[in-house]
Amino acid sequence: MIQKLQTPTTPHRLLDAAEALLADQGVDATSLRQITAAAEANLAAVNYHFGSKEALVDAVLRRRIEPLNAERLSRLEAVEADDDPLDLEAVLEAWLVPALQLRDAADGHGDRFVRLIGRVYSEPGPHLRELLPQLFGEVFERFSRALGRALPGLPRRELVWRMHFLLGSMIHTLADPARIETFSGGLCNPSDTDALAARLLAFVAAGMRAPLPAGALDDEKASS
Amino acid sequence: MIQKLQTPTTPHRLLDAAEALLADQGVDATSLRQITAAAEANLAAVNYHFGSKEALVDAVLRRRIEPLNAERLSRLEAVEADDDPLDLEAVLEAWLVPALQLRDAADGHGDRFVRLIGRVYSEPGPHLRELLPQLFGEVFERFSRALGRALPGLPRRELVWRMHFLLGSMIHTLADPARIETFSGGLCNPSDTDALAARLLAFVAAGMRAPLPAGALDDEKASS
DNA sequence: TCACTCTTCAAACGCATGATTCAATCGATC
DNA sequence: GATCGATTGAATCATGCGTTTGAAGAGTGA
Repeated sequence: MIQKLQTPTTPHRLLDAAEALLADQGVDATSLRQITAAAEANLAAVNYHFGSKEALVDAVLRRRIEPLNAERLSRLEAVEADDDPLDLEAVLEAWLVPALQLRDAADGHGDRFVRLIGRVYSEPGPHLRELLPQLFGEVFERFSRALGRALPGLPRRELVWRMHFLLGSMIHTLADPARIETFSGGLCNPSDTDALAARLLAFVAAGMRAPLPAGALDDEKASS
Repeated sequence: MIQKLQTPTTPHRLLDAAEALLADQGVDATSLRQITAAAEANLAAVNYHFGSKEALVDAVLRRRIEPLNAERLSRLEAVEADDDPLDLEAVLEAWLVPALQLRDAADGHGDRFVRLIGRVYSEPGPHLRELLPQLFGEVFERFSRALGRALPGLPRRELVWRMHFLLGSMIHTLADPARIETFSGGLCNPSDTDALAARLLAFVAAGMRAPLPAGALDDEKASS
């Protein structure tokens, strides 16, 4: 069967246009009129095909995050086959690399989406606040347990704190790769995904392995 | 002279109300009507006293960031009095602690502002995009040089990358202290500023000192 | 050809926004 | 006590938003 070389369907064009605009401008600041104009569709098309703007944003996120979750879990399972303690770098790689590699997605628009993920993490609206745990919660939980196996000496509370810091570094890096280029005066070039992943991995792996700050053990004892 | 125990002036009330609402909802999602209602002021008061919504946001940020910059620089100067290499933890403390301590500001509203800073960092609008370097650029540059003196073996490019990661952890922590409490199931309590600072410091200091990732030196050579 | 469903379209809906207007009010100064 | 600038107040402006509507088009099977 010969693949028809046709214009993508309207819902597909809407998803693409929305992804690009949401990544550049944020969710609130992007209007349906911008999206439908960019997609060369009618204004009513969003509500016809998706039901609402919120549902369109949902669909944009799910379209890429579900494969991302699958890829992360697949890598994690390979790492978890080993005996304890797991290799910390390997677990972190299974978490970080699939996210960073979204930038090199086959359709050439992965970089937009990566910016969008970073942006979504810091949008305050109640809708996204509910959606993120729903999208990432289960996978995050799996990685939390794996990191516990990779760092058996680290109290669970410290582990969660450090995952929080790790997320911050990752999200900040995803959200705006261009920022570091400008504010480093062109010295830092974020376009090489492999080098970027290696740098981020080195940073967060060292952070996860840091000596316990004074008082952490006391707190732990008191709360158990 | 007896201090008059009067209602604060309208501009002051507007700044306070704006700070709280912007921190909770973000800049775009907060309307002048919400702000003026919370401040018990007339809708026109914002444009009368500040000129525009943008200018009000500017003023809200400057009011607290300028003292923050002064505090950071004052701490940094004390650290820089030593001979090279500078103490890494001390430099990082001079950067991190004043920001985290904003939460305990005397007026009891510092926590709002800290959330606002975190939020502002990730808002996409062109206005804030210009404002942040203007507010933080000079101080950031000073710390960049100090960190270079604390880590003399680290190539400058790697240093800037790691400051980028560091910023991510800090901003993510500032932006929403409550998030970690919920997503850790109450295990992590962000209300103890000192303990939080110690944890963040341990993480980022270890990250800054991480071994160089493979290939970093090659890149450095090629770009010099 | 007819009827039927899926999709597109232009137009309008109701609503909220930031900004502006101009009269009313207040408070210090002469 | 009158005057005048500074401040407040209520109403209104134009604009843009997400959503809805009902008619027109396009394709399909009977």
